[in-house]
Amino acid sequence: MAVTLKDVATLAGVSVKTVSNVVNGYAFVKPENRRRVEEALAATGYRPNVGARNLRRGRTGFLALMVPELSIPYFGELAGLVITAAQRRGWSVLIEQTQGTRTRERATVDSLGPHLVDGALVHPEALESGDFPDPEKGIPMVLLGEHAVDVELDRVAIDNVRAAHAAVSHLVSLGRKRIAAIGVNPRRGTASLRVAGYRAALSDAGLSVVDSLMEPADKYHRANGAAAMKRLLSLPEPPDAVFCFNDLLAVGALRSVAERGLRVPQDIAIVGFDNTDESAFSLPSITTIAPDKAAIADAAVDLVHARIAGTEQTPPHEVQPPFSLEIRESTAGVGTAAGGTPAA
Amino acid sequence: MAVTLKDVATLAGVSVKTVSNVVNGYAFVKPENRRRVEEALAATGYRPNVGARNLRRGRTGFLALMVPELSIPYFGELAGLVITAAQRRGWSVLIEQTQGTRTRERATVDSLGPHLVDGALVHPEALESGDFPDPEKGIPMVLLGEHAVDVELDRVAIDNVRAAHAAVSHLVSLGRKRIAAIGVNPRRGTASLRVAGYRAALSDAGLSVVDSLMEPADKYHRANGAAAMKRLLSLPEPPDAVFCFNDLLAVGALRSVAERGLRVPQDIAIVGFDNTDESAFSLPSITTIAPDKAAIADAAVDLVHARIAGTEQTPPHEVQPPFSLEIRESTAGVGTAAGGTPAA
DNA sequence: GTGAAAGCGCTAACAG
DNA sequence: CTGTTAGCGCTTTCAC
Repeated sequence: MAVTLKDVATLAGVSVKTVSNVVNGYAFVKPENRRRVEEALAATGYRPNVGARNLRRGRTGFLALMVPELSIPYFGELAGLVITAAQRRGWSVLIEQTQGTRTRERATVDSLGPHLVDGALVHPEALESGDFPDPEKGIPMVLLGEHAVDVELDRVAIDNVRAAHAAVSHLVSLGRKRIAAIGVNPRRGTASLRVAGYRAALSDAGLSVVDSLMEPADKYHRANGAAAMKRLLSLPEPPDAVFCFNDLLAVGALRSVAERGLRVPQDIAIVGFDNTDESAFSLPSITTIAPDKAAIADAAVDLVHARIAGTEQTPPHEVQPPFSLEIRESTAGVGTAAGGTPAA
Repeated sequence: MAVTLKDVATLAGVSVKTVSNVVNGYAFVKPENRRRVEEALAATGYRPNVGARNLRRGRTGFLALMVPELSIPYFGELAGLVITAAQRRGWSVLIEQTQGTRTRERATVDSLGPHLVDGALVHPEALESGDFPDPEKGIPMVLLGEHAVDVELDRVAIDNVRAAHAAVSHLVSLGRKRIAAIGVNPRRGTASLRVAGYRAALSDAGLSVVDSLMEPADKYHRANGAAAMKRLLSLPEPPDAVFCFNDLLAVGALRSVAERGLRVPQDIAIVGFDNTDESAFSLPSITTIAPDKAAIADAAVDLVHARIAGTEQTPPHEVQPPFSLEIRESTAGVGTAAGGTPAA
């Protein structure tokens, strides 16, 4: 069926080795032979069998990327960037979805044998420290996103505490006093870091942390943001600002505020997280924490590459790409809230 | 390093064959041997080498999915569903991005050797008929999305002409007379089908097709929708309704209408296409054509599967999954436009 | 039922 | 510089 090295060799009247040398760009091949091989290559339309080559070389040519769901804009965008970054290193990317459940994350993480992929980029949501396979064995793995898990792995994530602090401080600078948070999910790694930043910013501003203003969200989807915001709005003393732990929650919150007949940012200011494309075009557009996603993707790919190449033998490394606060309509152009929000 | 079949065999004191039989669930193995093998399997933590297995079996276990960009919500959502569908068939999915350029699409399409993947799902944007490798040779390939290309391949796509017709007819039923279209890109396969549906619906309604109301869009991104809408709004006789060829364009259009101080749907009604999650939460939410994406993903995977298994030897097949018109705020609750739009 | 041996397509020694 | 020879880890005849 398919053309093999041997076929080409026979046709060119040389040995398999010589053909292999030509295919792999080995320099020292007699010009005459090279010409004949190249002719035979063209004539047969030979394509190397990647599987066989990798079996021999002991590598696979694949990189795995584990994410909760590709339909979540942040992960769609990130995956796109990872694929691009991996391509530069000659890798194809295999995507695994876990829906953010611990069971599936664990299953994925230890199905990632060295035969399937050369390395993995994993963005866990619910994984706990003990769930990881022994880093000594198994393939190089880098963790994406900051997490509370304590495991000896390379990581790439922006400084979530500082980012959350920046977001909330921005709200404070607008004169807001009752600043809520949506996405306060205790069982979620990243969430605890953002909560820490939120608390710190409030206390730096002399504001007290009010439990009823901290809304959990089972999933970080639009609908959950809308539901959480509805609950906040029915509080005896509703918030005058909300920090949502991702843009999707913010989009949902926006809708609930509008349905209640209130205005953003005049009545309620909103800040999101992730700077997904969507947040720049919503009405109003959403102020958000903008992690440098391309830098995240590049750093992650570079890290696995270093581990695989053995360049990096040092203990696990943590890379913190930069982020910025993207100020948009959902917090812009207004100072203190219009309504009489009583000071805490 | 890694445990091989042979290691397990040695430990269990049986031959490689027996271990292989157990691993592959072959029924007739002496219970005693089965037990010992299973013990050895557990003790060593054996994991089959997928590469070697596939080399032997002549398959790879991978399916390729070619899309323009994962950061476009429609493709992110679709890719997620494809991965899920493929998983049920035991395939891992490899994603290739082309940015929708013909060069990269062509390069991708003919780099997809039989050694790399068992089959491919391709969603071209700019590919032309001659760009495809000979379907006889090469791997099974199914085309995603409707296209003007004439090539002997299985396809999966909703009926774009009928869908566009439904969208525009809905606008007509609202009493709109000057119905614009955004995304009218001559060099784009799907676009021409949607234009056909648009024209047909207008003519069915006795409305004339006005060239200046047909806006192209270089890319189907939010920014392009916004720009196109701006141009439409500066027309001497602006439209009272717009059919956008995807939701992203519609989101952009929404913003330009709002910035102009006009209301949706009262002044301008908007219909999108794709039913991305975003369209259900925008303000206002967007009426859109909702293709059954899960059905698309399933059908596509089933089709390659049938080709690979050889079940399907018949000539190329076209599957048209269902779609529906999802009526939302951007066209709801109003009849004829408020303003005095002159009849055409 | 199970073992031995061949070989999938390729690359890495090692001679020549 | 190039040919020959082993095997990467697995499945698969084919005997026993």
